[in-house]
Amino acid sequence: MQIKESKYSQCLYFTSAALARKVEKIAIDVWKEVDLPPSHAYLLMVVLEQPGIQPSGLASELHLQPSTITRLVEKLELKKLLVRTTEGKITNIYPTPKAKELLPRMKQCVQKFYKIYSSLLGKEESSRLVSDIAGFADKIDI
Amino acid sequence: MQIKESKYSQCLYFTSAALARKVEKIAIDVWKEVDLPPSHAYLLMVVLEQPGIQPSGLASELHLQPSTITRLVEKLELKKLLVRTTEGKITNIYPTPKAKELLPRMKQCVQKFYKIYSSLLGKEESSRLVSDIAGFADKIDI
DNA sequence: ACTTTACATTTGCACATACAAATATAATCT
DNA sequence: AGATTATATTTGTATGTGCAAATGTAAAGT
Repeated sequence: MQIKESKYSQCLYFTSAALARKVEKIAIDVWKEVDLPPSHAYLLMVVLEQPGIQPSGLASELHLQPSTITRLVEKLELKKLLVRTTEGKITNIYPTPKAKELLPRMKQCVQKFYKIYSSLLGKEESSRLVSDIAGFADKIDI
Repeated sequence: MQIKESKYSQCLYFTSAALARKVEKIAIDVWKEVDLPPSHAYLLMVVLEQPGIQPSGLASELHLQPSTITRLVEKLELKKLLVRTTEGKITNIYPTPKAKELLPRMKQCVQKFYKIYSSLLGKEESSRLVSDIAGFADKIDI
């Protein structure tokens, strides 16, 4: 899918959305290996690194709304990849053994994904772009 | 919403998705002025510039799937902002007078949106980033 | 202690988008 | 001409996400 020249294709609204969609497609493909959509996989990896993390923590880590976290966690709970424990108003999220077993394969996916996109732009160039994008997103401080 | 440091927040999957979500929020806000979501507004502007354009043309211009175009066009038709005429397998899309009246206000939205994001990074810096992003998206040639 | 306020999470609802299948038409091949 | 293939569009279905409201709980003020 080639980007045509047009006034609007040089607008940040399009470029950022188009990039996100294309990147997501690549990611979906890579994470088919572990039968998870990328958003689930990343959430799961964060929980594996920080067992007991709360939904609010995941929301800020993953830049998603708390309600979205609830939905993702529900699905991962159905797949027996994590469990929630609630005490009072606090909910903690823990990985299951099944999730721990999956970790090495997930890390391979992370590597594979990185290789794919860095081969498109070169390592320095792409990591510079990624941090520029992150920096820009950071400045849009909502 | 500040981006926390974490291994994964420096991954292209997140940075591109997070940027797109934040940019979209700004855009939604700006286009409230004309009571349209940004995707509808941009589609409408493309139709105003290229009356008679076909869904497939819109799909490649806007980097969206044809099915998505159908859904967007249906909604804009309901709002009496454009009309479809079908002959054989070809569908042409035209703006209505109501859409033409709206154009000046839409252009103001484009300007306002540009001002908002360019003020965050500076004009040169942000336009460089936008074209870097566009170039990267272009290299991801699906 | 009771009320109010603040916080954490979940639910209800809505929307944008994608993929795959269905439909409809045109073009090509024999 | 009739059958096959290619193209354009739409529909059915599913997913991810957000916002606003609802819920449940803790903290603070009186």
